[in-house]
Amino acid sequence: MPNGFDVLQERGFIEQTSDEPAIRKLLENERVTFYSGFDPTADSLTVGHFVPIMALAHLQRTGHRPIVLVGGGTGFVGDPTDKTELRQMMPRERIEYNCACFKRQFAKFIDFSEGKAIMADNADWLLDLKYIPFIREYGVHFSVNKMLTADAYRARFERGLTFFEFNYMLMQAYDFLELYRRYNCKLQVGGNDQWSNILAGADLIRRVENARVECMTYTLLTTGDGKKMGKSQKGAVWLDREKTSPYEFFQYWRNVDDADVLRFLKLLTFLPISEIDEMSKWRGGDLNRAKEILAFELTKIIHGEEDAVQSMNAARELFGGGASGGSVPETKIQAVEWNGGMNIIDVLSKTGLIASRGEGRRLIEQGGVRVNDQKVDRFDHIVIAKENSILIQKGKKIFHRVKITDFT
RNA sequence: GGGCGGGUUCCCGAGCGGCCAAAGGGAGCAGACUGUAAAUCUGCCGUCAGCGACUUCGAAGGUUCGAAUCCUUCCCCUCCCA
Repeated sequence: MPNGFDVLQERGFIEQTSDEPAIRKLLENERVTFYSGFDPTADSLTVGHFVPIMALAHLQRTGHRPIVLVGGGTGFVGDPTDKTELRQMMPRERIEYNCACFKRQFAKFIDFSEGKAIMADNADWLLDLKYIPFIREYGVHFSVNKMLTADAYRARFERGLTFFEFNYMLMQAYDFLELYRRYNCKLQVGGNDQWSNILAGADLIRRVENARVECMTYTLLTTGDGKKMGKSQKGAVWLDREKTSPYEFFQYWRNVDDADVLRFLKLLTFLPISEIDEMSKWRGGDLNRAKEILAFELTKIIHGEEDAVQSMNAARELFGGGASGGSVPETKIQAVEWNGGMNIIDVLSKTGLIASRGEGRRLIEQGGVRVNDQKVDRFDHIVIAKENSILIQKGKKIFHRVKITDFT
């Protein structure tokens, strides 16, 4: 079995380590329990979580035991790293619900059977901490001077940082200690932006338990021009099929930059490095093949082979010059409501392709709407259905099917 | 607690009594070019039944023919002093 460290390094995961030789040796000599934390900021994981999850999966596959820690407790505070403002606070029920959603999704990547992995929730220990005993016992080990120099907080000094958020580092450090005690967890991995938080944990363990543990960060998933992928805002691509359909998910990856394909293949799929290296010779339009492979592999991991095949076929048909296409996002409309024909703008807004009717008008004005491959050029165009299925196209790449139920 | 400066449309950021739905940039969307890429160019970018109407400039009141712009109170933030 290859060394987990080498696998990660070869695939371009690793950014910083506490001690490279020590980690390699550790992973060589024993079955290591390690962890990575995830704060429940939404009710689904996004592609932004992909790299961390793959890192866990690779290490598990090389014989180690991951702890997936969901932040049911830290979610109450919120990591100030990279945030310019105080994160919106979530009510308790919301946090618990999000945690539950996360847990379900992790099972797609990590094998939790027979104790091969552990699911933990820091709510179990953080929520019941007593303030005075906590700061007395652990607070003494944190130097404010040192914390102030941490990268994680730097951005916040411009706009202000509350004591509330300043505590985040203590929480995360305490998590590591708790996991060390409970499961003999000896390694924490996380995004590179977590470096100082992770180190704080290792530091705490050294002071309190007089033990040495290791830290490692992986690269953050960014696009060629350095932007964060997937996470937050409107560009969010979710792993939940209700929020982002398999087809849309496939398309997202099918459309990545040339410059990113190979890197993504290494970081996000299990394809052997040798195969990926082979693709690095591909140039120009050939890279489209690599993008298709990337999209297919990822869709397969998240949604299963069947959906991956369907999405790929649908994409090929649609972009191959028409045809009816397979599994594109679909909206059902009752025949009664349809009533023999429906205004194009109404149809568009039904499908959610437009956010407002004004947007629909603009879209039509600029020639961006097609119905069954016929360009629509009037706002008052009435869509007539010859059969119970209509293919709507917005722009060049977005397809949507309207199904009329009880069509006669 | 005291003082200064602020809170503007998705984000950054102009505007400081009418010409403001509000400059500019970014993001986003559409078109051209392409390889379902990038770069570039063009258009759009508050909502609605489209030359018109309606809702927006931290919140609530007020002055005015007319307020994002002035006044009052309140909430929040930066910075300086304590």
